[in-house]
Amino acid sequence: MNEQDFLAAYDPNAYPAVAVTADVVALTIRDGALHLLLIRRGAQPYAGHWALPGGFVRPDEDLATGARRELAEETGLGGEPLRRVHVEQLASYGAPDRDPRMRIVSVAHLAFAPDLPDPAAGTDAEAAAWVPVAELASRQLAFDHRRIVDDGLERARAKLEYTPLATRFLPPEFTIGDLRGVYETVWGHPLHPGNFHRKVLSVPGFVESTGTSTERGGSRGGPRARLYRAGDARLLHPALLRPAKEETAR
Amino acid sequence: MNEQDFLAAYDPNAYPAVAVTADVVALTIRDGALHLLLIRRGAQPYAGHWALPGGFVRPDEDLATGARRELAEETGLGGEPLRRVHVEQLASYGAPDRDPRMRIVSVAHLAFAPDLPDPAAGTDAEAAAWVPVAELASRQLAFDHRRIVDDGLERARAKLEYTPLATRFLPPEFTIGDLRGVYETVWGHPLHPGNFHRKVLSVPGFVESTGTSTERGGSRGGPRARLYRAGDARLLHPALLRPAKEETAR
DNA sequence: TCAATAGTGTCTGTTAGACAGTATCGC
DNA sequence: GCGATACTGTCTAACAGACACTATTGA
Repeated sequence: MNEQDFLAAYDPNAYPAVAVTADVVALTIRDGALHLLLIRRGAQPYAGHWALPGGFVRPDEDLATGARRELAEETGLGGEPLRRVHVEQLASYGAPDRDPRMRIVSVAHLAFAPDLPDPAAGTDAEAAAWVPVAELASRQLAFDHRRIVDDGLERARAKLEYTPLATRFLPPEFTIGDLRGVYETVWGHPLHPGNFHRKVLSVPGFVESTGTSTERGGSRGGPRARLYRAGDARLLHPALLRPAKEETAR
Repeated sequence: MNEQDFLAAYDPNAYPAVAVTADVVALTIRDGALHLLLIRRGAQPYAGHWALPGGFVRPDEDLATGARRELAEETGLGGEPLRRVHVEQLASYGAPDRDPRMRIVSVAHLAFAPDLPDPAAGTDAEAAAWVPVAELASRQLAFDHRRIVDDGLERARAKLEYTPLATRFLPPEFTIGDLRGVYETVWGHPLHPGNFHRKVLSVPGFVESTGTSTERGGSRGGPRARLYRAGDARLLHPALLRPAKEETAR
């Protein structure tokens, strides 16, 4: 049998049904706090529970495309603002009993977004909201989404160390202080302003000067700060390491 | 409708058929060279082509379990030797046209193994072999497996920097020189023996002394080396950074 | 004896981090 | 003026990398 005959005779339904979803851990910074996009499920199962935005991958779309589409549907975002959102694959979750309906493998994605407008509830969702990550401890999430969120947060913290993705939380032009705010928010530690400043400027390709400065000083005083935009580096050398990981890694 | 009624009425076949496979990028070191486990496909599609070991995930097994099972089937490995193989998820690949049969999402895994015996051809495979990574350039791989292998190799190189997984390529007891050989093989650079030695011993939890030494010196002379086993660290602090990444990252 | 390796000591350039100091702003 | 911030200078401890040296082994 040649390949053509083989394909003609092939029955896709001969195998047990599996479904694949693209779910998104979408992070943004609002009011100086890290926020996660959650939806309240309107349909079974876990109706009424908070969950990650996501849904079944369509037959003609790539996994990342599916994740972007789901994100767009939940946030009402499109065009240039959506293009500025960074989306990458996080990991896949496929425990046999993770969904009571059937075998569902979730390909989770991680998204970094600048401060976005409040989301509008989409098709399957009763509600959608940016939820402060600090409040997650007191909420119950559907499926194994707690685990996915934890993995996503850890990935985000790690990615800030060796990639310039912190700039994806900011508008196209930003100050070094703004950038430091992103690191402090995601890592949860205050950083030394002077050392951070020098370090950022010393990493080639991390930021590039716009030649301009802010119109006004900070809200609490201080000189006008110079404005920068993201540079062309895709990895930071040397990396900005998180302080004091301690020996907890062992 | 409550959740129970909903589930009873749920039809898993109402959605377009998707299949999920677990594929494995299995690496080992033989004769001082990095090798990859490949099989020659005996069935359509891509019959006769070399491909990664893998197959459909069974209804009752987790993704990682499926990857381990496929690896065991191809290598004939089991029991304690199989337990010593490190398997982790790499990434998922789901381009709509990556498999001509139907929509197949491959959850790729990465495996680090000590020197293993030659594999035996399994059920679907005409042949199976450890192939030197250096020879991959001249071989054509099925599906998008070239891309998966490239991603796996880059992940492996990066993982050696900040995890103690290099020890997974070695027997339970090894010398610092053995460990250096792993790094040199995977990274493709010679390392400074003296500095490497001191660095490894300075990282807490990377290796621990067995109190014993090798019975004989090296095959080309030299004193007997002290033996170590893997320590309890899961991350290396500080990391062993690759030398000279240059500015290629930009 | 010779070549190769294990393991240690030492030096230097670089860097992270602490601290200080000046200039500029909002209030 | 006062407090806060932007940005720069300086010092120190830690570290990577280069080099050197001794001791021990196989051939």
